[in-house]
Amino acid sequence: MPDPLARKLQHYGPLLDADRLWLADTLGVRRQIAARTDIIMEGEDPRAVNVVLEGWACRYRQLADGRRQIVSLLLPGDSCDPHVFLLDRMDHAICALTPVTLAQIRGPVMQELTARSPNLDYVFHRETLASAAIQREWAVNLGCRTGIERLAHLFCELFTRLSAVGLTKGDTCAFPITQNDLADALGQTSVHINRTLQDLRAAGLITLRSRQLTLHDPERLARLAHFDPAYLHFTVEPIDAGNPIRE
Amino acid sequence: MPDPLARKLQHYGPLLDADRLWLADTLGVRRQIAARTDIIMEGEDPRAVNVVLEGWACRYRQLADGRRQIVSLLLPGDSCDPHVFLLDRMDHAICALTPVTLAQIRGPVMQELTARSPNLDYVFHRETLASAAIQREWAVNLGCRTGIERLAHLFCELFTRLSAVGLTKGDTCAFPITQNDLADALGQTSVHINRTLQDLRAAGLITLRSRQLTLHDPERLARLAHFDPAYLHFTVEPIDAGNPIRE
DNA sequence: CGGCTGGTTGATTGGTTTCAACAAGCGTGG
DNA sequence: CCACGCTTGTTGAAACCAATCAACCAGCCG
Repeated sequence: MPDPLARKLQHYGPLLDADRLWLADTLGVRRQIAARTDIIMEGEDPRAVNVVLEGWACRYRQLADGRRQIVSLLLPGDSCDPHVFLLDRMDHAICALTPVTLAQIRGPVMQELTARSPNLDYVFHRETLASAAIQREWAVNLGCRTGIERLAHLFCELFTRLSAVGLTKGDTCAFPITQNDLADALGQTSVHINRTLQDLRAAGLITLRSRQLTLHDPERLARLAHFDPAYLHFTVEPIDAGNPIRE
Repeated sequence: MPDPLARKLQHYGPLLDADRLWLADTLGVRRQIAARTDIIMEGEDPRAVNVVLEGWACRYRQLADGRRQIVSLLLPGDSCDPHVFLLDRMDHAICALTPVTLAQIRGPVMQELTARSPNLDYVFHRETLASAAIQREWAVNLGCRTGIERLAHLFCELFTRLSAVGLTKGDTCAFPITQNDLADALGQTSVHINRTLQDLRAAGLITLRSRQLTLHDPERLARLAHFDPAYLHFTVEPIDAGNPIRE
């Protein structure tokens, strides 16, 4: 998977050849992050836009007494907000859940990029709006879905997002995070996530084994979860569009 | 309260005199919305940026079976995203919780505004980033705070935000929404909100009567809620800065 | 006055957490 | 190579928080 960023951005609008070239240029320098280490910490001054190229990361907040809430998951192609560097202080931390490969785009570089290409600026804005929509949907998930619906919804969302960057193969995708991470993302305990997983398996809806997730009946799963992909704002439906898999 | 938008924006960066004039111009046309009516519905094409000038509104999503989740509250000065018009379809609805006065800025007007004033563009971007942070904090609230902490946290947040636009008077502010609305915002039932409110009252922390909220001990309330206003990203601390009250 | 909305209370049910223990998988070092 | 320790997943029982259901009250308005 050569360039997940461009791969993802094109779902928010067509990329010009010049845009692709410029993007490829800016992504030159890469950084490797070990699993379970912070990419940026709460309170830090964000000077660059981090773009995940490989692996999964998450934004999280930790309360004084240790409670952790994962507020979003960052998959390959996801960036932590194209305009973060305008703030002086991170209000949350970002942590690698698996080994992660990052590209970092410094603020000024980003500003030059969007100044040169109004099209890229437009696409980045739409990406920001889509991220906001995902964040809202997480609030819906936490606020008014039951345990099994939450988990099902997360599976649907992540599968769709992974599919958009060519990281699914039929009904299967990598799913490299622990039940503990799932618990912290869904506002539940890992014990309960474990039992809910078993319910989903027993219903014949999914298989989750050795970090591989398979959706056996995506439609029924979506119905159970009340999942409607509209909020992802992809211009093309990534699942139905049949993206060629390049590994 | 003459111009809550400018009042709010200045917390994200200084406004130039020219900015204020241009803003005042674009806010010329106003719209009155009755309580309990949708300002924009899910599925609609957002052609303008709605700015709340008076009253409270909310973004919400409603599931097929009737469950409603309020995903954010819009107070005077809040806009529903300076760049919404770039999307073709609302993924959620916005509803007036009280009678609301709106200004509507059409997409092209907004684009001209930010093109003319890089400073305004910067300030709007920071506002967008702050809204995203609030949205994340709501996920934290729903995901890992207890009933009483959630309610306390919401009170702290709303009081701080109202204070930023001069809508507090000492420790008191208007609080015009029902326990049912609170329930839908906090992912609980109105019955439980009611009992939690009584706990907060019994602890001597708040008074909430006839749509007026008073915080008797803001610090203790903040501690109970694990409330840290940093995520609001105000350049000046609105509470401590002692904003002059203009009614 | 009647009807409506919003708030309050009690009893019961049920979904989740908590606590505790154990099994399975995996990398490491003796 | 196996033993060891660590992380991750799994299971059971008890405690608890919050939902549900139902009834009732207070205020407001036509």
